[in-house]
Amino acid sequence: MENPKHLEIVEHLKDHLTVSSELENMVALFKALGDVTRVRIILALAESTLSVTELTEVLDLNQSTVSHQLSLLKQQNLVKGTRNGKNIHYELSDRHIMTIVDQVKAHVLEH
Amino acid sequence: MENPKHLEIVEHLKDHLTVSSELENMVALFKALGDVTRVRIILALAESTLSVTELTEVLDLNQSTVSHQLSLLKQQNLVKGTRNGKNIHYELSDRHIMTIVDQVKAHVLEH
DNA sequence: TTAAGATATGCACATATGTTGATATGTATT
DNA sequence: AATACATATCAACATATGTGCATATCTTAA
Repeated sequence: MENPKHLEIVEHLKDHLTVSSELENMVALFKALGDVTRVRIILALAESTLSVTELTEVLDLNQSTVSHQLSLLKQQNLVKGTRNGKNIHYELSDRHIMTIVDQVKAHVLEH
Repeated sequence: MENPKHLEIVEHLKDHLTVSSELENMVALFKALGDVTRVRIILALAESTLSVTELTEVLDLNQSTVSHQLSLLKQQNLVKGTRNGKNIHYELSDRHIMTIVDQVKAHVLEH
């Protein structure tokens, strides 16, 4: 493992692994999905558009908690809400998210 | 949105969204990837097997920090290390991980 | 067996994070 | 305008997390 080629790669990595904003955005996305409450919200919205109150009931959570986590998910462009009268209907802002979630689920099931 | 079908779905979700160990494992995986240092380690190991010391140099981190995060990544079955004399060569325990990382990268670049 | 290099671990600290109660804001109904 | 319902926000707290120092453990070389 101490051959020239390896040293070359190691040298190369020093430049390649700087903390870019792209990296930070990726980490922010992972972090957003790294919480049970938020993933449960995602999974719920994957099946149906839901209001905050409905999410509160379905997930058996505090209304304040749901609002807080929704705002965090909104910041990461994972969900979006549209107002309908008194209610706000939340939905996944991007179906692509579920690809990632499903991939992780598949990975977990293999272990 | 107040039709019977919607109510039916909402009813169904209550059972469907319990906090299973499968869910917790998924969240644990996301959480493991929700840190800049750990993702940098993953990205480095994606390109080459590396010892702890090499990771320390390449990523410009404290040796203790690298060891701590490696042990966390090991717990999640993301990396594995094999001893070679004084060194321990770390590598990704599963190429499949990169599929997830790449997917997230792609998603981030679309925004 | 002693010394030196490589890695892991325990501890402490600062910071980040998730939750909740209280309250504010927005919206429709009367 | 007053009330009630839905959602968001603020402040505070408890807990979780990442890092680094000091030190322990393991391995090889002398």
